[in-house]
Amino acid sequence: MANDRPTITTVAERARVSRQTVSNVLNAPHRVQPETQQRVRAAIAELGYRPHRAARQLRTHRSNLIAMRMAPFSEDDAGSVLDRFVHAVTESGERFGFRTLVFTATDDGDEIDNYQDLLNSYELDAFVLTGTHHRDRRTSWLRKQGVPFVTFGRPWGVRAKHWWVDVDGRAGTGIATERLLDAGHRRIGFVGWPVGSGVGDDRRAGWEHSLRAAGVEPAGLVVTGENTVAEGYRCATELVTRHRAEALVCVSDTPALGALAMIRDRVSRGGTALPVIGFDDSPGAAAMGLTTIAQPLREAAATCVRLLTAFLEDGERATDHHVLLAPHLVIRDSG
Amino acid sequence: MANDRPTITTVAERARVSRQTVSNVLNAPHRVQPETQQRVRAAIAELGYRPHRAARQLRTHRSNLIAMRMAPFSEDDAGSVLDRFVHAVTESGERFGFRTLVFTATDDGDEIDNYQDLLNSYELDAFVLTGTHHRDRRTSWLRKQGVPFVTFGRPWGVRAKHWWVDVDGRAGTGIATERLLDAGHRRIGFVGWPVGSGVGDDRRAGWEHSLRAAGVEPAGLVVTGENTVAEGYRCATELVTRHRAEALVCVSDTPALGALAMIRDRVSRGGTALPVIGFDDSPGAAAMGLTTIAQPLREAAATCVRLLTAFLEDGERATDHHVLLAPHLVIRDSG
DNA sequence: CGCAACGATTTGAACGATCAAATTTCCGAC
DNA sequence: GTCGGAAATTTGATCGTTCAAATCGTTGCG
Repeated sequence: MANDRPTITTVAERARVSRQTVSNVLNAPHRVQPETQQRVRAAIAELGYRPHRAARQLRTHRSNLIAMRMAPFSEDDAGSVLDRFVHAVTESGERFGFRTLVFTATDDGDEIDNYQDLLNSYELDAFVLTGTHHRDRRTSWLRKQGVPFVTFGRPWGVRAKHWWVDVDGRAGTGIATERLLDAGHRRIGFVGWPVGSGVGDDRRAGWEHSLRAAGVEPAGLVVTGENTVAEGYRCATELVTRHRAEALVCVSDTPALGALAMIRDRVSRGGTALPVIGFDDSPGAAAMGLTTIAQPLREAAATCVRLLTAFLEDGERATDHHVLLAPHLVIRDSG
Repeated sequence: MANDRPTITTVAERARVSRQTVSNVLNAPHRVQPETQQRVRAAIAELGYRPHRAARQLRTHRSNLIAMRMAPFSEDDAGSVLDRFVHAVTESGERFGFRTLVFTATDDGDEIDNYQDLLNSYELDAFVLTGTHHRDRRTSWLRKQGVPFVTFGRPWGVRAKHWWVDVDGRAGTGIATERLLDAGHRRIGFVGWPVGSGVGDDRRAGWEHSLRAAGVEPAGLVVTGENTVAEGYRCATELVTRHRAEALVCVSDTPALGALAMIRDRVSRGGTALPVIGFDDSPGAAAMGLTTIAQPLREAAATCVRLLTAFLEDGERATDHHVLLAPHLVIRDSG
């Protein structure tokens, strides 16, 4: 095959200008006269020239690459929220000329090792982090290195400070709870995670707040468990039989699916149906007809990319460092 | 921050050798005396030196990057098989020194445009393709360009010829069907996709073959529909009520979840339970207790990477061009 | 007319690595 | 002691791009 990829010099010769002028047309058009520009652009088009990123990178130290860790395999998580998020970031990044590199890591330490390698060897421009948690070593490490990054998820620690985008989980469970209140339910139970996870506590707070606002005492209406379907089944059973809950809001779709299964089993034994609302709009929720709270993932991803480009262009001082997005309810059969 | 990243020259000075010797230690150790090697390695370790990929790439035209398209957002697909596959490829690739770049595309043409750009601008080493189908333009394009690639999925067209790894869908539905036969069922229905998709036809063939081998005539025991939960519900209803099926094998988990829902509704109305077996071991299947056929994704991914490295090292003539892996049954409540 | 000031364009050097060729070192044989 | 040849190491050139400085060309103004 004809393997003579055109270089900037090829283009320059064809357009009868110098290398640098071609470079300027691409990187600083205002410096080049319109007519010359046109001639150069024509040559570029005719030859199908595309700049060689490695050569450019060698000079500029910009790779136009952003990196993300892929969510680990997880049997429990019906979610795949993070997979969809990776997709969305990739898509948004492409619009700004970024390509996305993914990697895997077993824990935060391993993830930091990856950052190290990616920075040194590939000169990554920026990182997008997911799954922030209390005392996140990753964010402090990146800050210390002065690396541009944005997290999808707030910093839950007190002192941590960095750029982030997040979805307002509290508002989400809030609207879910209000929907159930509007339908006339009072004793609305919450299937939660054990206290201590930022996301879980935040989501619970929304439910609690709405309930209180309606004059219902939330105490005794929470049961917590790990993020599995089986645990959801168990929590739901306990809430319904022991605490006489009339409706359920769940911290995530995974336990919600368990709760839904429990309700359906109950109905098939002649019991009454109770509404169940989940969180995350996972594929499983769609499949099972679970009403759920959906995160605006595309918007979140687009915002992450926007913040990153702002950071890369203007440095720290760019404004608008945190963005909190509102989730919305997806109504299906279950509630 | 101290931004004096060590270069090969820094290392060379420290070890009192020349640039080239350092390079040789890394790329052709046999050319360097053991003692010198040791000295160089010590210097590398002390300085924390890592080769600059862009500089290396500029010279060698190897990027150590492989690229994959991410599966599109799809409401229907409870699967995320492809997301898990991307993860697995990334993981395997890392063991061979590859990093993985992901991109999105709306259709095959768009995907080819991406290949073009990635090859020209980033000098990708290889591609991993998923979702092969009849008359796949992508594979012929890549072949014509002489680009190394492996597909996860066989070429379903007659003339297409390239390196691939796949999972034996036919064998999968075969063992599922046999399990149901062993349990004493005879009229085993198949919930399929419309004829014409390679994967769908292959999976159906496995069911059909096992049924025939047991002396059961498969005609009239297939109903097909699109890959949605609702369609699965419909197909299952039809198979059970109209064709008196006693058990169901499904072409994928998505319709299987619909079928399962139908069966459970039936049971709650006092009907008898029928076994249902799905395909793909999606998170939804685990959540719903669906017995299903699991693809060995990690193995498939590892094999893809192995084939690619073989191709990159030895070129076309390396052997072992196609690998067909056996799936296995994951037994849960539904069958 | 000469010169300053500016805009457009070109030239030389550099980024950090590897390739290819040249040079030095080492060793054994005569 | 010298020489040939292989092994080990070094040197110079190069990959394709951008940066920084130099050059060329116009225009305006005293």
